[in-house]
Amino acid sequence: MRLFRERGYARTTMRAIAQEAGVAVGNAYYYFGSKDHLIQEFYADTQIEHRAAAAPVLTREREFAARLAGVLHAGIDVLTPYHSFAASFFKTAAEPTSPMSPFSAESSAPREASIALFGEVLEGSTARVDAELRPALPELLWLAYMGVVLYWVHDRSPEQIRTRKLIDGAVPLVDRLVGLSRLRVLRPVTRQVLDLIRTLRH
Amino acid sequence: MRLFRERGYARTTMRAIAQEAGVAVGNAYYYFGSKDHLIQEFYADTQIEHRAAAAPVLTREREFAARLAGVLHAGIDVLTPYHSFAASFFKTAAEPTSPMSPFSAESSAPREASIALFGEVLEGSTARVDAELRPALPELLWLAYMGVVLYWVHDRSPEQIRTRKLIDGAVPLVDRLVGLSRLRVLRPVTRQVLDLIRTLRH
DNA sequence: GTCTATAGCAAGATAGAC
DNA sequence: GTCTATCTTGCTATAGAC
Repeated sequence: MRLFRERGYARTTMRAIAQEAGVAVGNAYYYFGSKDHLIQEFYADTQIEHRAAAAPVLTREREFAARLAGVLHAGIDVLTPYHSFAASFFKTAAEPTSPMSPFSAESSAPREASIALFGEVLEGSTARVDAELRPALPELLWLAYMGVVLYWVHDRSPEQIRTRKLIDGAVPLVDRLVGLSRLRVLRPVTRQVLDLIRTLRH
Repeated sequence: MRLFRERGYARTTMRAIAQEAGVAVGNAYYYFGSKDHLIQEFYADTQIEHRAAAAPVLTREREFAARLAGVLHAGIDVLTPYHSFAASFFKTAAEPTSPMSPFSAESSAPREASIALFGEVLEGSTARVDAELRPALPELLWLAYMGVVLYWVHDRSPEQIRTRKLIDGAVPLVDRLVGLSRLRVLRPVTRQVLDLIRTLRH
């Protein structure tokens, strides 16, 4: 991880990693199927850090919007030191067949943990949510978080300030939408959306 | 392109491409800066095919929803023969710094053409759209199309039927949203969304 | 300016000995 | 489990033909 941060993904060779770890290249491949597989460590580490960084907000805030914004900002806080590294390895994670995809079976442990974190955002809040929407919401919030991360990876503004603005701009909209989901007039739309999501899931 | 389709991106070597084209490797690099640059041809080709495949729908239909669904389906129709190839090279396109990104300057010609196609979807339709939203809409529709393509690349259902369901499910929602944008009560939300988008643009 | 042939580097990955 | 040696392939460099 240190070499990746210092030199970027592509410019860190397996030879260098093996040498730094004091093992032979072949031995590195005995433990990690490919260079890409080293990235799983990154997911696991940052997920744990994310949970820790989100803890203060989750104990302090009760408002749904404040909790969601806090957790999203905490996620970006944790990722910030890895911004250039993330940009350089993102291609690997984006590949559909790659085990490094955040949607893959290999990534399910950190993914489930992350979805649970967004479950906490909802459960600990005073938000009143449509009963049908509620069970699907943690995963939807996680998906929105993936969208934020996608934007962040591409964000070349200084200190990724645009990503911060995205969070601050989008959270009130999400909050409003979630609140509206309880209106009887919007019930059909809510159901339509949920049906669509169910169809699209794997 | 044939070799890519047959063997996938990674397993098609520059040596094989050069041989098949009857030129030396060095000559292939004379015309294409890197293996990745060959993908630009793919963008350019499929964009032109997309425009052609969309033509019947655009002359026949006047309803916004029908036009949008038709153009989205036409896009997937054109891409379908390349599904496994697209999955194998997608990592390259997804990299933020890559000239192969659909958002990059190098891809601006096919991108602009594609956005113009979604402009046609709107202009030729009977849809009545909020005046502030209207100029931003073609690019937003293109962005939605990129979302559909993103889903399609990951779609492993037989014949990517889920992507078809995504289009059929999402289009009525988009249609309804666009229609609602004219309601006075929703004006602030519309403006909020447009402000956010303006902030996030590069 | 366009092209060939060939040699060679760098780095991810693998084979097979121990 | 661990090593060394080797393979593969994207890419570069060079020398030269026309």
